[in-house]
Amino acid sequence: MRLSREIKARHHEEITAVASRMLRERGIERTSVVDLMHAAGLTHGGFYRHFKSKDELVASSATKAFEEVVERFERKAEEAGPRAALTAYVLDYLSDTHRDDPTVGCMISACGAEASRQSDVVRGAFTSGICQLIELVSDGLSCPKEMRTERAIELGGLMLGALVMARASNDVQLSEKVLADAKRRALQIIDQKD
Amino acid sequence: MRLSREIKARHHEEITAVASRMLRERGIERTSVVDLMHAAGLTHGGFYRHFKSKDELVASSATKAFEEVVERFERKAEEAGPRAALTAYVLDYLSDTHRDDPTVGCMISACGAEASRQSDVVRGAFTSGICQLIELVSDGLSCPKEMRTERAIELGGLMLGALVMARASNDVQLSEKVLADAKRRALQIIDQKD
DNA sequence: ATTATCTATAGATCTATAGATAATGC
DNA sequence: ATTATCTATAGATCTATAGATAATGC
Repeated sequence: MRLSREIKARHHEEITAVASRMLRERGIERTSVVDLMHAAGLTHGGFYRHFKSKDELVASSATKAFEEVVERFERKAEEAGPRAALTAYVLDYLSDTHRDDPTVGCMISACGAEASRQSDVVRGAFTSGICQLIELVSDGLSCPKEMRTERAIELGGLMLGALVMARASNDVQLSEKVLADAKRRALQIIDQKD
Repeated sequence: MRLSREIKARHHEEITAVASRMLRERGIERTSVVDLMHAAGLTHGGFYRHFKSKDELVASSATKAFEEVVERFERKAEEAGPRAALTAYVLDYLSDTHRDDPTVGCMISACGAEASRQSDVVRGAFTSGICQLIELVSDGLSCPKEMRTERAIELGGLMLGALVMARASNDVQLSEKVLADAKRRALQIIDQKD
């Protein structure tokens, strides 16, 4: 049975939204079109009216995942200023909650290594996401303008690496220590003047 | 046809060695037992005389991958001292070579996010590898002993995060900038006295 | 007439096992 | 007799497509 354009568009949004969460939870390889469509309340055959391939879906929903994170960050920056927004982002990023539930969190920490092995469309989505985040992070720093990009890469790298380590480890003590140390240092970097 | 114990042991080593490279190159999900055994010059049915399951293989070869990296680091430390060994490790870790060829490089950067979704046996192998590397890195630092673990986590996190970002991006300029900035900062951290 | 979805399935994987084969090692 | 390997295959995936169905939208 055919459905209206609005319903198709809603389904398209739904598929992308479910995928952007499922990819972060299970990774790219373990996310199957069948499971995804089932979670969206549709049958899997219909998928190919929305996307040419799984690869195209991964690119789209990676983009969406980045957009959501960026939007949340920007909204906070508007209401509380860039420094407060960055501080909140860092605290959330290195929290137990984010470590234990990646579904609405950072796409790079969840799928970055897998992305390196994907098509250029997918890698393009990641590249653009990384650039946007570096930009946003640098706006919240206290150091002189010309040092900010470099400092943002330092801060972003530290956050990403610490989260990947904390997630890979099944020793709670180690995991907590990694997050705590990274958090302390990250907050220092935000306020560093030179 | 049955082969001698020595040959079996050699095959076991061979399978683990090939797997430790293949896992870093393709990731855990994309490494299949069939491909792996073929690359080792054996048929896939024989695999299960060596390992109970693919999961057990992943744990073993992750351990082996960490051991090799640790051994290389320790050998360098013995001949040139811990600070020189750490410096060499950082330069190699953040090089184009390591970014473009993960096969003999850092297991965490190649499979860390996937490892979070694996069994406890696999995560245990990663946990132990992470601890060993933190230990080694801290031995090469210039700061007071009681700060070294925290500083090693900072340095390790920065290196790991930068490499994951550099690999995920398909924009050469961005990738190079991330590696260069991380390298500059990492070398500063090594020499930082307080 | 067009098309969004569904059912069914093709064709290609994947992990793991069963049974045959043939050389080792007691 | 035991066992390391091989061949063959079971059973469960996976992506993608074909054809049927039924509602939309010209």
